[in-house]
Amino acid sequence: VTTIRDVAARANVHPSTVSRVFSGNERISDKTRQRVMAAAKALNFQPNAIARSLSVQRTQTIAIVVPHVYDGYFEDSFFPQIISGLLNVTYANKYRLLVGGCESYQDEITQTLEILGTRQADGIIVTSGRLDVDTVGELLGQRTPLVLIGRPPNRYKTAAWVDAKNLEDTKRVVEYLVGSGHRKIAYVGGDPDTRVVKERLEGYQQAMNAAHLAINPEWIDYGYFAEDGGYQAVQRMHHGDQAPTAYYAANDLMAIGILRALRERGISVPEEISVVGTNNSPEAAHLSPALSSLAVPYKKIAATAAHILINAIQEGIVPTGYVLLDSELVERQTSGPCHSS
Amino acid sequence: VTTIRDVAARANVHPSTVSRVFSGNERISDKTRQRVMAAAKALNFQPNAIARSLSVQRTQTIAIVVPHVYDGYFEDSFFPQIISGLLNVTYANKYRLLVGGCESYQDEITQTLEILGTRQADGIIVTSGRLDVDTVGELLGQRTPLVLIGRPPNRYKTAAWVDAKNLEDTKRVVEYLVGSGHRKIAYVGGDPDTRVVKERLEGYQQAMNAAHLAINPEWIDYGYFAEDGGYQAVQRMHHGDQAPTAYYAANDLMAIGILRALRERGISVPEEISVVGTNNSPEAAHLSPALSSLAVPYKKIAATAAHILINAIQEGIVPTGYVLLDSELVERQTSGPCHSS
DNA sequence: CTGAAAGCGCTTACAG
DNA sequence: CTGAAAGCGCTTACAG
Repeated sequence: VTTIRDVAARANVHPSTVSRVFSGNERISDKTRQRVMAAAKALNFQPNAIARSLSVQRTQTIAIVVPHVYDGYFEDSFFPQIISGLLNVTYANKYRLLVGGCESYQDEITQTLEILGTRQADGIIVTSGRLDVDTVGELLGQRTPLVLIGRPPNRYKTAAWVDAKNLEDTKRVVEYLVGSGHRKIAYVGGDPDTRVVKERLEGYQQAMNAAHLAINPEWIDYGYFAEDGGYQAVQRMHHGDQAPTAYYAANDLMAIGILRALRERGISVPEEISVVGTNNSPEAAHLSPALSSLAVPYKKIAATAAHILINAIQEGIVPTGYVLLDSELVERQTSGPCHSS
Repeated sequence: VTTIRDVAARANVHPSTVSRVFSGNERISDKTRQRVMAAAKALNFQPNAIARSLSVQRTQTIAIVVPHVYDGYFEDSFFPQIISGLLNVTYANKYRLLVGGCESYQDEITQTLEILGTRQADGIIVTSGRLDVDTVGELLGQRTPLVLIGRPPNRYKTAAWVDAKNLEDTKRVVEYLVGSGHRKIAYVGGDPDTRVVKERLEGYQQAMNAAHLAINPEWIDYGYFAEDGGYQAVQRMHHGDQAPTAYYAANDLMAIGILRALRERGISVPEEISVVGTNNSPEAAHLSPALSSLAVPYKKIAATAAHILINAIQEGIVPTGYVLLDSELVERQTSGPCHSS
């Protein structure tokens, strides 16, 4: 455990001089610098980041708390993409990423407040999009750097956030389905208490209305982002002449469940029924038939959020503003023209 | 930014007293405790974790560095599982997880040494299993808490590590294939410069030898854990009467590539050829035919590693010893009896 | 049980 | 350009 003063002693300078050569941003004569570096190398010195953090009041770290107990956590590609995006920009900016877990949506707030309050990170990325927990309100009270992944409630005008155009994207998917001749289209959302799912529902409704298509309430269902949720949705709504000819699912896992239910019933996709998922998970391309999916750029969303956050930290300002990124429908083999009727 | 002395002032006690009530492990009279707590609440005080870390010389954090630029990083379920496992135990023990990126195997060492050297974490989990980079040797020099995921070279007797029984597991899979009547069996490894891939190869060879089956060198190939790598392996070895009737792949992505190549050639699985993957990725169950896969308990491996690490940190000892966990072959639809002669 | 002091390992305004 | 000192916000051995 060698410190700055060991190096100073060996190099015959004051500890503050050693500090100066390591912090880099002060003028030091070339010979002292070299003496110090030599001494440091000989002693295998590396400055203690914690001590530095305490002194400069910055940790060079941003944090995220993930609901690690959520079942689909690593089945779904959402969090891996988020973490990958964050890692890219923290790495490039010489920041570190601190990851905390949480057991519930309420706990997510607790954990976030703790990381921020105890100053373990300079800023934080928050992913909660729950409607029943006022994450944003509780966090905005602290005036600490915070950027949201997902659009916050409208009343929080000052929050910084990055999101996909959920409403428009889903609308576009439904328009595409309508354009392929479908008239009975189902919307299988994830968790209805979630903002993104509400936005997508609205996109669905707008597209249906614009096409003058009546919506049978049975066509709207929720699968909570689970494979079996998609499966069950089909069980519930596939009967009689009101059975949908196309399904839009708010993630790929549910779309896979839908495909399974359809296969069990001997229904061929896309000849009889079309299915479109969301997120373009790695497996989408590998299924057969390969799954058409709305590719949401979560990796880029996370990277953008990290950029905004780190920039705000470095400028010493509170992050503001928002960015909306485009998603892209990847047409594969599970969607096509409507042949029924 | 309220500190311990603000609270002390308001509660009319010495700062050290405030510290004592928050650190918890010292005797404090009930009335002072309550006064302090009241003052703390009124001022919305949370102790600064960085200051505490500097003082007690512990960060309550463990770290891992992930090769975030590696292409398959989030296609494959390996890292999500690892992170999930680590998160479970860090959360339960009130530790935090620090994640660093790295751009190459050499950089992995650099990053690890930096995190450790600058004391940003109390210990670290290392996943490198490369044979051409002496990660372990460089790290063991520092005597800092370190546990490996994956068995280290034999010469490092003091390292702590957790791994699956790669050799035995693969041997068992090949025995299963042999038991189903296969005699021409292919081994499609990941990165040949990697220890786990070597171990699996040896398991394959042992099983073949034990069954008195000759190994055609063409049957041994490497797909570098990529989907296309599996595809190419089939292109290279599927010809003539020496074409394998069964493929074992060291991850599921390559198995999926193998299935694609076979499908293109109009070969039916498992009737004509059997395929077994590794890791039991989420998509394995969703493919059709569903992929048989060797389920390696990486989540549990990571959790075990974190346990050992945290325990060593708390005991103030250097972690030692190893744990080998069992994998399980999940038989699904891509493997079955050999029908070809 | 509580106070006063020294210390954890850095940084940086102030002199010179 | 370099030194000496004070400070970042805690903890904890030492007294009492």
